[in-house]
Amino acid sequence: MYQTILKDFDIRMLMDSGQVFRIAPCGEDCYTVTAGDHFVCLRCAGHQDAGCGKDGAFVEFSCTEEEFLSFWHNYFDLSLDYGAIKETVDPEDAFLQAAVAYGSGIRILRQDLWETIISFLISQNNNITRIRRSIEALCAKFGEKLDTDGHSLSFPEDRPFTGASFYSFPTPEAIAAGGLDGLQELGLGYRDKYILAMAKRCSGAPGQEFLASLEQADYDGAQAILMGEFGIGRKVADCICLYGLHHIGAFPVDTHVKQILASFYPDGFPFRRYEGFAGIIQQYMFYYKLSLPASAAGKKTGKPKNAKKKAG
DNA sequence: GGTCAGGTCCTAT
DNA sequence: ATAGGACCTGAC
Repeated sequence: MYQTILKDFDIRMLMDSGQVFRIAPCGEDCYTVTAGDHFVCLRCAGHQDAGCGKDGAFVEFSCTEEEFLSFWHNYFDLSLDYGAIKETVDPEDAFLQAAVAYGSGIRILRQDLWETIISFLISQNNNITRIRRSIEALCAKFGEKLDTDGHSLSFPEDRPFTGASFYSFPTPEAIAAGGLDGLQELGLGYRDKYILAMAKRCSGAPGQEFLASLEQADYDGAQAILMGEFGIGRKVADCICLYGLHHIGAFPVDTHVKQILASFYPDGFPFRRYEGFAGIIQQYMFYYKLSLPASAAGKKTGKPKNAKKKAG
């Protein structure tokens, strides 16, 4: 058990921010986080009010201090001052001011590259509920079951893990070995072939070399490499750059962000002002947008996306 | 029952 | 280079 006070940190907001799919509630103010083959349970006292203010939030981690310092501190990007980022927001920009206030506990997590690649391959043309389901199913099928006993002991009165199992994110080799058949019934749909190709790409020593080359590239270089891979376009490449490589200048434009830009920035978004960290700004925008009624954010209605015909 | 979801690929201009 | 349609699937 490790206890600390964290500023600009709200685990529930992180869970719902769309950048990560393996955080889950497990009781009152209690959340599990599974990343790679790491597992921890967090409890945040009174995060609704005090959670992200200047005084910070009281947070309990179910792991040791060593595990916190060697892994989770980096994972949650706790060295970066997000308060300073928020202060760069244009005071005249009502939308962004509201977004930053609403998502005050958001950060850009430093997720594992391989896990991020697969997660955002799955995310394309998909919804967050199903993305979570598919990733959990993938981990349960090809990952290793994690031992969480030591962690549940930290929360004896909550018994948070009764009946729940947690699995490591599978290796490229494990997924590749299963073939296309192994990816059936995970709810992946047509993305299965992208996953398999990427699992093969990242397997073995050449795979490690490929991942290392991405780690070493700058944002433009990494984006270019990623966009050359099967199933990865600009948007997914930007998500991988932002969440898996921590290039915080990457600015993924998805259907939600597109609607925001069209509705609230018809004359263009001030990218210059947020040069080098626009990805963080994007995350506040995205999370806030999810909370708005569909009509408020310029969602198109009534127009079919495609006129599909059925044969036969 | 159609639309939509943190898009990309493929084909036709 | 750019535009338009097809595409797995399930929650709403």
